Amino acid sequence: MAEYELIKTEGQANRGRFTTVHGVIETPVFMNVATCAAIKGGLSARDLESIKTQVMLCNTYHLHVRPGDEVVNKLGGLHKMPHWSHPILTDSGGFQVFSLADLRKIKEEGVYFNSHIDGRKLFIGPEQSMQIQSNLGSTIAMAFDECPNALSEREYVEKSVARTTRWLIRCKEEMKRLNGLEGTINKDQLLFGINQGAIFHDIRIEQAKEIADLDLDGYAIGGLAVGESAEEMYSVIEDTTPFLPQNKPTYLMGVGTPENIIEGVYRGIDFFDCVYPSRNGRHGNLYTNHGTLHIRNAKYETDTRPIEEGCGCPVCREGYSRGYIRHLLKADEALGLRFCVMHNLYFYNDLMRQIREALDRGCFAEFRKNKLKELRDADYDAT
RNA sequence: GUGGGUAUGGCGCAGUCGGUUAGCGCGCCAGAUUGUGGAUCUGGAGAUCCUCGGUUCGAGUCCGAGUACCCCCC
Repeated sequence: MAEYELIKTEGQANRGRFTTVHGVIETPVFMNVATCAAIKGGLSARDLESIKTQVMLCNTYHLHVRPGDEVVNKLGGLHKMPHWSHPILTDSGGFQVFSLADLRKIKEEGVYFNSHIDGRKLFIGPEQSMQIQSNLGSTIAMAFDECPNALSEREYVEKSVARTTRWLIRCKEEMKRLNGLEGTINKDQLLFGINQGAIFHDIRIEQAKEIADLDLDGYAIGGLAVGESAEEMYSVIEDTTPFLPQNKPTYLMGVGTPENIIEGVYRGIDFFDCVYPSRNGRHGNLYTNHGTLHIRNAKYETDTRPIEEGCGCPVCREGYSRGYIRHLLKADEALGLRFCVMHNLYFYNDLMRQIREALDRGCFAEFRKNKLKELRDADYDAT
């Protein structure tokens, strides 16, 4: 089973180590999003290792729809398929209840979807989500939840959160049963519960207390960064984390910008994931220590400099020029996407390394102050 | 040098009976994007309507001449 060791703390911030059957996760960590068991942009598992990725994040709904979790299972599971032996976290499909809102109906038993691929009817409830994730064989399974819209009325959020908690209990029981079955790929599959409550602090706190008693392997805060302001998000995190178990890792789902992450760590978050580095990379928005560089901009047409001087990512280290990368993107060459995504994921992974190092040295407060200033005073053209 | 056709932003086109500030697609320029649809959305720049002349209160539109390109014929 998993063990979460708290190595050091500074204020609310944690420097931890999470040991799983697929290896150790040094926290705080950023999980690289590979929804369909692949990083969009064409990065292999070897590429991920080369940019210091610790955890891959895949998606239950998407893999269930295509190629099907039974297919993944027959191919040996989610680790074997892409040749990734390190930890994998699978999201439960709960977010698709939010992002595919036009294609689903929520009932007490679960959610009825119309597939976004071909429209066929699908049913995913807590038990189905656990069965799919068990078939996939991920290291960490997420509970099946509903991520309510940030603008939802209090009355609806109360109803939704209560249902999410009932679903969590069903998830826990089903996961226990599946882990005991003969032929299960990963009999040590872990389960993280999810806190919801939109921007209603009291609802979040109340639910945090309830789920803390379930003794899960980790706890996530979901339903943030979906329309509310950054200040509201930070305030929700601040008020909620004290009521989640301190001896278990905390995961802020789907967040966020480099600044969001630093502020999350400051408030006690251990795990993060976000589509930003990969999606923005595909769109040519590149992260640097001096702000975001829009590589498609005309001013880079004949720029011979790398994306960022001194960056340790494979693309910058090999010295590919901004002008060349701009050309690749504008010419729709796959290599351009690959370069940009690799740079951005390296930037995020390295940011987490710097955060861990600062925590190890006991100077995270200072690091936070300097880094936020650096990111805000962005001027990459000065480099 | 015969006959037919075309000419409107970088490219491809629309433009009614002559009537506001000449539109559209692509491209270009810039911006969004938070548990991923390589998607999508939002702004912006860019025009001597081939040239000259005429008719008219008013011409991208009608008339004349010229120029360029395309097709047919030889």
